[in-house]
Amino acid sequence: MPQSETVERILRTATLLFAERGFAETSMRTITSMADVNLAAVNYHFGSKKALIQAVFTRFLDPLCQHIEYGLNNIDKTNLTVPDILWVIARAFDKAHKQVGERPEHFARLMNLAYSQSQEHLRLYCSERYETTINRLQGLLRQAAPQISMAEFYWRLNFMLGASLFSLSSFHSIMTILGEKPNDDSMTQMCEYLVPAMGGMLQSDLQNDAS
Amino acid sequence: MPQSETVERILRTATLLFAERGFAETSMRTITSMADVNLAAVNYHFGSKKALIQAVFTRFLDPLCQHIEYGLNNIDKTNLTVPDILWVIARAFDKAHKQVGERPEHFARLMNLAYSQSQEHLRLYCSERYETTINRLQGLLRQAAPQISMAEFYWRLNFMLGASLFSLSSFHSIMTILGEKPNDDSMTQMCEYLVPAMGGMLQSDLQNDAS
DNA sequence: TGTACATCAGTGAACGCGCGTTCACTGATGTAC
DNA sequence: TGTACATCAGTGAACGCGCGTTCACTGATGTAC
Repeated sequence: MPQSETVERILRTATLLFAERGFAETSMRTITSMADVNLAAVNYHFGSKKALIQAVFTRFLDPLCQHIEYGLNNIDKTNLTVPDILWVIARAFDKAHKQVGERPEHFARLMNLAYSQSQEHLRLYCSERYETTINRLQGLLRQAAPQISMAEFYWRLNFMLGASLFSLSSFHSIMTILGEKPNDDSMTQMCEYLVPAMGGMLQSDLQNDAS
Repeated sequence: MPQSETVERILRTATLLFAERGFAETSMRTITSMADVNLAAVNYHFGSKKALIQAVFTRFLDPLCQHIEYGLNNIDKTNLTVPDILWVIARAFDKAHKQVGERPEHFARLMNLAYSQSQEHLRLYCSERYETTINRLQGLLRQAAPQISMAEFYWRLNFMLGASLFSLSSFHSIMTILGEKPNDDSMTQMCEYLVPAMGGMLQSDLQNDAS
């Protein structure tokens, strides 16, 4: 997709810096000097800082959603459980970060920032662009957890989203505290904890699992 | 605690603006003009913007931790379950926001920002100042959920933290999507969903709760 | 009671700095005739 | 094949602006003798 090496270098550096510091805290001068390109190159290729932020998100959300759609198309639809669906997302996330060539926690941090930083233009842009995939996932999850009320379902969907974004984006420091050295498989390891815990949480009717 | 009305007005306005926009996105000029005080007053009373940020956090984390400690001191310690402990936190949160006189979602958003924005000084300051309460809570939760491995426990603690911060800080918009009008009891209502879901998630041994 | 001094909350204006963006320009490559 | 023009990636320097902070100053209140 990127026409020139300059564009590619800007996108890679911006992804890294935005993920580590946030949008407002990362200046054009920091990006361009670290990417070793001219300061004016960002505005030349992208038009503005806002447009660069959107390009950074498109660069990894496009592949992510394509892998999710592909995964959902090719999964066995009989007796689909919540963990089945969550594993589709986890595998798509893994494929996407490898395809784009970025560290997975950087993508996770970016998604977290999209929610927590005041970038209304970004949330609007993403919810429009990826509406169909989001709705498809939500519909399938609801089908897999039909026994709870709609309110309960929706609240738990948000609990799940919060838990996932938070732990994915700080999984590096959590692993360090746990005394494990993070490597290429660390994120898959974490998903082995995350997916069952979230699957159980979303589906549970809470009648028989106290202490 | 605040010596003058000026200090109080700065703290109230800063709490509101930081929670709604973030730290880097909120300028001293915005705070002081909205609080109707002189621009130099922040540096006169607090010393710097960093110190103001810390003061905003101290203002609500001090009461919160006091209420948590009080709650833990006065709870029946026999057969303490995870939801029991979470309710202590929820009630302390409720008392603290009423005592300080701020909207609860603003406190939640601030705590979320403390994790997601790059404010290393703030995380250090908070983890030192509130170390004892944090450790006490973690110890009690572990006692209430001894059947899972330490790794499993620690991961789920982070899932719980992420889920809580995320949904507490955006509960206003979630309620709106659910078609309910948020009022003074909304956060308690949300906790009625959050606490059992998180309690179940933390304690579950995941042997018997698939679909 | 009166006077001199100290303390303190607050102020108006300016400081230098880093920010995102713009603009005239360059030099290489492609296209038309 | 040669020449004129167009396109395009990139550049260096400057633009105006808003930022956090500083500083000399004011005016009210408290304290000492």
